[in-house]
Amino acid sequence: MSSTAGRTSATPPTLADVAELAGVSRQTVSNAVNNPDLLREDTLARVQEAIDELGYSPNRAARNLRTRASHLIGMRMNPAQEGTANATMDRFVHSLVETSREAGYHVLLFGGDHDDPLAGYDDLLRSTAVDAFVVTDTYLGNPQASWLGARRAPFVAFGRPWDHPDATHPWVDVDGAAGTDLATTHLLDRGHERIAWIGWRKDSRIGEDRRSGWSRTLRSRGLATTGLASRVEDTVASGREASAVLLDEAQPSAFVCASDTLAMGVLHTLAERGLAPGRDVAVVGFDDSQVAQVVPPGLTSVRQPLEDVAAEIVKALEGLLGHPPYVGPGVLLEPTLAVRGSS
Amino acid sequence: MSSTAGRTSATPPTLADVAELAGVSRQTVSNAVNNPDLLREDTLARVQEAIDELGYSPNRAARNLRTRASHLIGMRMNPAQEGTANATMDRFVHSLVETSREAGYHVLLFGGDHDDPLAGYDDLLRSTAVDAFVVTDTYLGNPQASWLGARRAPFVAFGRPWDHPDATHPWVDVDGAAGTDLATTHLLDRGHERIAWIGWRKDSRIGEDRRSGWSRTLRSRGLATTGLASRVEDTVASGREASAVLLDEAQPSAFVCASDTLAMGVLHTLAERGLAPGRDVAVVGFDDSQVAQVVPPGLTSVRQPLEDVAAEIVKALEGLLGHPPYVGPGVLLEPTLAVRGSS
DNA sequence: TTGAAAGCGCTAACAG
DNA sequence: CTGTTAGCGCTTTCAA
Repeated sequence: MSSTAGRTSATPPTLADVAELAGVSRQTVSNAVNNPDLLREDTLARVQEAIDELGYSPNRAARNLRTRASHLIGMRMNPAQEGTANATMDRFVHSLVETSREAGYHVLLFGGDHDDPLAGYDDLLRSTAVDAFVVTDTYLGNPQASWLGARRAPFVAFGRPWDHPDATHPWVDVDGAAGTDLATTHLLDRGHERIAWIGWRKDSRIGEDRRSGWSRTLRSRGLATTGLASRVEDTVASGREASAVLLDEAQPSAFVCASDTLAMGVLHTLAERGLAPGRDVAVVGFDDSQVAQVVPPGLTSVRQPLEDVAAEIVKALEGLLGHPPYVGPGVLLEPTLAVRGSS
Repeated sequence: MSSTAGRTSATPPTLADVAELAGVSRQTVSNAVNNPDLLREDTLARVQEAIDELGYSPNRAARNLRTRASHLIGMRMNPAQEGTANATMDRFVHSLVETSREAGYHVLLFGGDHDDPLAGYDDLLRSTAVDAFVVTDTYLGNPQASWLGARRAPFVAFGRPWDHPDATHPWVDVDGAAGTDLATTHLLDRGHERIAWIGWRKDSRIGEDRRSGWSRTLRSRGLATTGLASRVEDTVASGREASAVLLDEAQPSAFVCASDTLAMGVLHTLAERGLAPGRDVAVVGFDDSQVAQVVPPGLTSVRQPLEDVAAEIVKALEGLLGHPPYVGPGVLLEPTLAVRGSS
């Protein structure tokens, strides 16, 4: 009576409240929640009834303290880039939130200093605020992976360990070369033979990966790539300039780009010259961003299966946090091609 | 010696470890962390040294349990909408993560069932997993606000309490009518007189708000609005159809749209008819999405000051969670206009 | 200014 | 199958 009364809405009910109401010990309530099989049917029903009546939900902090687990996975969010079409990570976050919920995890976002890629990880780790991390920007040759590895911090990478092929952490990635292969083959099937490439600077491993799909596909058909490629910054302006130069100097009839941002640059050039995308010159982008989906006449684009990536990452996470921990081999997923009016 | 040795990397150091190393009591270490002013300078320095040496960070779960606060704010993420230009919420999440970090909070994302807008809130609330919520979709006339209010759950809304003008919860919103006013005035200044509106269906309060900015501005100049407005679904296809009909029946020289998605529909129609956006027909969108930023020749768009929204929301959150709690009046922020080639 | 004791709500380990 | 005991790491009394 004393404990139940008066707390109508002030403090949430505790295990003890449920135990008292159900006439059992606290431990039995705990078991009812975590190991229902251990209880006799009628006891379980009685406890369950008390739980429902009180609207009891185990206190997270107490459980976390006791079990040394938070059921939170941390993910660092890079500052949004204005003026680009890069929303891949936002799309991924959506998928990750959905998938991890099904596995009983929540996603904790933390901010990113562009200069210090390690900022934020350290504190969350030492304060045991998260059980594991999902690391997304493995491409900058940045030290996150090895740093986290050295601290024995559980993490799964979205992205191959390009610089450390012998890395032992779990990772999931999308085969960029397969994507541009898809794009290039699609254009070849449409009758194009002079297919240009606009990609990122050479120090980007992802960029070189994507580029390789284009070049190997052309070469496998006996077509030349010389003079048909350009490596620039990932901006609309760069894509615009590069495509203008390529059109003048190499007369391609189609472009494959390392990103939708660059592809939009190509569309700018075409618009300026009165050329119609898809009819006069074909363009294929990469990432299937919202931009690709809504720009007239639709931008054909390589689509990463982010839902699947999230699913694989959560699967890897569950292995990593299991008893005993299990680390499977890296997973490489195949992208698809979203064909639209530009090709 | 016994406690320090052997735990090199296994378990993170605790308050007790620091206390032992510094030769003080655990309470003194706690004070060093939370109330440094209470310590003598030399003691503080000694403790701080021990903290640094051990790499100590207070255990979150223990602190949460004791203080009944998680320093987490929950935000529900709606499923991403493919085929639209709506990334406002993603942009907002970025800002919120940044801003709340400065205030000592982390953002916990949880998934959204489209059918049940309450899903997820209940459990996080009862398990005291988050200190407060940020609620973003107040416009559907959905029950979140009143539901949360009834449970005395602290929350701040991004969006006015349209249906409950006497609501007592803190909110922050952007003045949509002011945005379309800005857009319409901009077009009037450019010499346009027949300015059409493409907006959402009448049951959208936000849509009606944005529409009102357009209509009141035209009327204040003595210009008619009759036959110049259309209310449709928020899709590219709807925008395309609506603009085609309006062009045929009302010959507007400019369009103001309730979203970038609809504006892209207008661009589709213009492209089909060989009309150049900006030169032949002006178009203004709403949200300043990435699409607006990169599409040729650039889509003029109303931009919501999401960074400021996030800042105001965090400020309101701090008030709400303060002792005693403080609830200020609602905050209405002014949008700006990003002028580009389409106008 | 510093220290000792108590307890937040939960679960692991054992005893009955 | 159920209950008792102990303690996770921290902060809030209260004493010294």
